[in-house]
Amino acid sequence: MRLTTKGRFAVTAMIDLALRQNNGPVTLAAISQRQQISLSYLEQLFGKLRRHELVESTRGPGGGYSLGRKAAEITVADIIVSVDEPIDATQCGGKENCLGEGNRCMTHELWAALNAKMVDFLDSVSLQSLVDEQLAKGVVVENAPMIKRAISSAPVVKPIRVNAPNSVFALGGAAFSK
Amino acid sequence: MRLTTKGRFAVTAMIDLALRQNNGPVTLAAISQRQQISLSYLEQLFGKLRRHELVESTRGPGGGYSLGRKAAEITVADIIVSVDEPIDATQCGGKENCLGEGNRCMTHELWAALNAKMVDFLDSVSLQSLVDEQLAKGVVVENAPMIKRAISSAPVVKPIRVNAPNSVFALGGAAFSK
DNA sequence: GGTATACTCGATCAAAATAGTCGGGAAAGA
DNA sequence: TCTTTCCCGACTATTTTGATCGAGTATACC
Repeated sequence: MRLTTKGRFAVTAMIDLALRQNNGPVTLAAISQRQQISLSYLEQLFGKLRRHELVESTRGPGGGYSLGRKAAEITVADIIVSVDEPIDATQCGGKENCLGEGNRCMTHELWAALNAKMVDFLDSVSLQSLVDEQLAKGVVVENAPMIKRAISSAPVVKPIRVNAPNSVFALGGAAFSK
Repeated sequence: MRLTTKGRFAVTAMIDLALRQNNGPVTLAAISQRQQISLSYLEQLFGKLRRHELVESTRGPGGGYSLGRKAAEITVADIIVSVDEPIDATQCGGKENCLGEGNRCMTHELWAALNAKMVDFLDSVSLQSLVDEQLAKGVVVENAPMIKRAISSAPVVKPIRVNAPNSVFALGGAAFSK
């Protein structure tokens, strides 16, 4: 399992989306403003999320994104795998004998145990549970502005590199193989 | 919680160490060969692990590294935090109102929930449990060559970028803040 | 039809992290 | 003294991150 800020952004954005999709599709511009993530970056992330069918898109005025299936049926593992993509996995090729020398890919073996635990764990956390937690905390979700196309020119937020490049607990950039 | 290949390497190396430390200190050179991790990189990682007192070092012939405390008392979270270091955490500064606009650092709030879960989880996995799993799997641990300084010139392994730069489940490079 | 909204796609880019190299030390044992 | 092993700092190549820009396409509404 690979965990990066990329994954963090994706999860955060998905929670934001889940919290608000009752009022119809949510635009990336809105998520960008609320979560301080650059619009272009969100576009990239949601491109992947859409290809993995975690979200659906609606174009044109009043359009935006909605969840591809119920929040309860989307897990954190789903989201993270979607944005981190890469398909390979095992350095050796996945089969038994990677190094002729008797010990078939011990490196890979050692890691596999923890990795499996991680995957299982993240797969047990649903988007819905995170949403519920937010609601329980009393997060206020502005209620549907039924007027479409509201005030057009909200001040464009120009996010300056705000992300903690090195949080203590940061999902970092490499490999939980398999 | 931040998870990188760096963390993977560290965990893998620690399991290797734990599996073998009964026969006295384990050299980085040995771990390097078995786990296919570059010696210099291991030195960097073990420097951090030592500063965090997860391992102890012994210099000179017959020297090497041993665990700083019992494997049962070392958690995966300990290891990962050690090599990933960074101390900051919350993009905002940790306090309540990061953005004047009523919503105090929602971005951070949203993420915090999942992050806490991750930390709790990784803190619940002990090095010992991973070691036990390996032993149960029947991993063969060569028994103590009681002859110190054995065959000196085992072919030096020159690890070519062997790490899956993009494993499906890779611990990636960024931020689980806090 | 025209226009504004919104997603879609691709190329490009600076900064950071990852993973590794190199070389010179310093302690300890034989 | 020689060898082994840890120790440390500087330096480097590659990859990833996160962001920007520009050119599209689909849709709604007037």
